[in-house]
Amino acid sequence: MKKGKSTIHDIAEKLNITASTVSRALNNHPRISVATKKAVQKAAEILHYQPNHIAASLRSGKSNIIGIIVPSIDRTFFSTVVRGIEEIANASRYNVMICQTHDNYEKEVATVNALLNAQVDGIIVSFAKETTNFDHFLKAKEKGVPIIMFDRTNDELEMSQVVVDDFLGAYKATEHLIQQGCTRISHFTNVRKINIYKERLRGYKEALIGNGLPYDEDYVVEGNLQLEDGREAMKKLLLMPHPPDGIFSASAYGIMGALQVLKEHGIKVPEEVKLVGFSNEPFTYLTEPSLSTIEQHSMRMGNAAAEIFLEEISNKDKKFIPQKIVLKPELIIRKSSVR
Amino acid sequence: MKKGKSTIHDIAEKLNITASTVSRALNNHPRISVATKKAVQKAAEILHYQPNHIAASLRSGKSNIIGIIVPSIDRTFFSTVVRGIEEIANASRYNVMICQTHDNYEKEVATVNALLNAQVDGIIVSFAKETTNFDHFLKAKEKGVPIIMFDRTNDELEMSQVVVDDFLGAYKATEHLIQQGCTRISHFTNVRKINIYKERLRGYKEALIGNGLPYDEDYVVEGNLQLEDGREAMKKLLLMPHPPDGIFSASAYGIMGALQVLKEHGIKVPEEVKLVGFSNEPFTYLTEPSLSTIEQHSMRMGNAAAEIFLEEISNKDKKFIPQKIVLKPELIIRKSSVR
DNA sequence: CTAAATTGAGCAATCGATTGCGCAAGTTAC
DNA sequence: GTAACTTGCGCAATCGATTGCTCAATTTAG
Repeated sequence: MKKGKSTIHDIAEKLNITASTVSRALNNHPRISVATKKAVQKAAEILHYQPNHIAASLRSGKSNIIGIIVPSIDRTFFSTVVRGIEEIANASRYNVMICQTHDNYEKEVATVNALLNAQVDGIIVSFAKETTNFDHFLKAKEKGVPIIMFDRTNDELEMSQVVVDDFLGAYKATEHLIQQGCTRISHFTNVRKINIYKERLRGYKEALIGNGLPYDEDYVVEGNLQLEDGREAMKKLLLMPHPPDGIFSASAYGIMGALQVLKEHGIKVPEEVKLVGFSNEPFTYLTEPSLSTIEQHSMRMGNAAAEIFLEEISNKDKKFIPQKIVLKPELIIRKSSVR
Repeated sequence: MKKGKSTIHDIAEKLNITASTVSRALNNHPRISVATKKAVQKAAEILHYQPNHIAASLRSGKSNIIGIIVPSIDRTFFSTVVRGIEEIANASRYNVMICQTHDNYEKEVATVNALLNAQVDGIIVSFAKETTNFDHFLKAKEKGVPIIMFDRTNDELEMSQVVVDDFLGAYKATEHLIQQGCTRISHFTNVRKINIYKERLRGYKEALIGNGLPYDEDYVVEGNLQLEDGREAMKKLLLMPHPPDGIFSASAYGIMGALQVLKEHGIKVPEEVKLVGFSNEPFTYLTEPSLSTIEQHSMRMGNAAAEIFLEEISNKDKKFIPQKIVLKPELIIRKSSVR
């Protein structure tokens, strides 16, 4: 009784027809008379019929669910990408299932399995920092589940990806600091060799060299790019005989940490040290001074990833050719970097 | 071939046994010999068998998926609650399906339907600001899907809920400002009459009265509590003959806006005006000065919501008695409010 | 040594929606 | 007036996993 779940059989019984007819009527099959269709619809309303997608999924072999795997949803970058994915996916009657790895490899593996068990039709993922072995994704791919990577990707995998041109973003950021008069520019990067951080480092390096400045490894600080890492890095740099007069961090939290420490030491930003971060997290424009940073167009990144998924799903039979979409990043100049 | 999806039937065929036996072997049924179990497990590995939860769900009538509906996941409060839910849910082999309403009523209704179609076993929700009609949730409840509300709830619905004691939080915040010497305290609240904002307003009012200060509606500013609303509100207040010397905002973004405007006007915080917000968003401790605020224990809120769900699911037959868990908020005193 | 109990596994139905095939009644064509 | 369609709908299988009921083969009990 309370289990108000009614099925097409209940409707069929009520109308003295078969479930097949009800199914077809609900799906607007041409071979069903208008009268029957109307009757079915009315009965469905009365019985509060709610289609059971699970049953349909079992039959069709597709769940209309896209699995999304991100390190963490409480970072604006990721939650915005998710929103971008949802936007496109929902329009095509897909739902999303969002999972977090918290940058933990085991959790990522478990998550992929959970999503496969849930029979997702595809997976859109940004890898955990820890991940270096991608077998779990390869396994999924072999089962015919398309995998689309974004942001933290891996070029060696035969899977489509959407990234921002990290090299270009880093180049722009660094060059901007140089144009503002910085001559000793430091860079915060990640200890792990993830593509995005490698690219940002490369952009930083090339910008220095391209503008006639020396590349000095002493000014490159490796860490985890979180707030605390930024603070530690800044403290270390301040002990150098010639501390930097400009800092480009590969993350937004890292540059925030640097800003805090500089302020605590009474060092003026941007007068004495200029700062640029990466990723347009909302707090970056709330700080004092507001932080210059690189906008990654996260919403568009999500859109693009979802579009690739839809494309791959509809071309399932055709030969698979992984595609790579590279979005152009944008330098957002705020107060932390202008003289 | 590429459709590497194998079923228990494939395993059965390979071993010349029936699917029933395979199923039981995989589920460690006592009536299956150890030898068979081992053989099945080996075969499952070789064939890369992945159980199809959809089929199991159809049979069992439960999907092991909890639907989560939040206004937006890119707010730390919500994403942390989600994490709290996941923590408990995953431990009990439940997956979550996260959906965003963006505070839009129609989207909320559509989302509830999508979740019901996906056969979720329960829904944990924080209502959209726009929502005043709750029929979509009542419908779900009638179908036997437990609904658990958190944060933005409604006392008139016969459904369990987890909230923070908004009244107490607001009272503490306001009293703190009073103790720091403020005599003209302003409050930013929401235009809509959502329970949490009503309670916070009440707490503010009672704290004033309880401490012998007058309650003056001119100091209460209604808005949408976003950054821009906070800015507007602050600008308006500064035009008053006697601008406030303390502000308690019902949101974190609102108080941030106030801080920005005050700094732009060269007004010193906390010396001239003291500030306290609500919700411990990460940026609140990154500002200069750092913002005092109310911690809502969002992780615990998520834990509690998930626990209630598990409880209700296991007591399906028993008489349903909605429960209400009220968490105690905590005042986090930072620099923006101490003299 | 036989009856009772236990072990191991197969048969077939079930969950709810979908769909190819078939069939009867009604239409149209020539 | 009959052959050829068309219309409207039912039958039954299917998707993959699960489970109550059976039943044969062993084992144990007495």
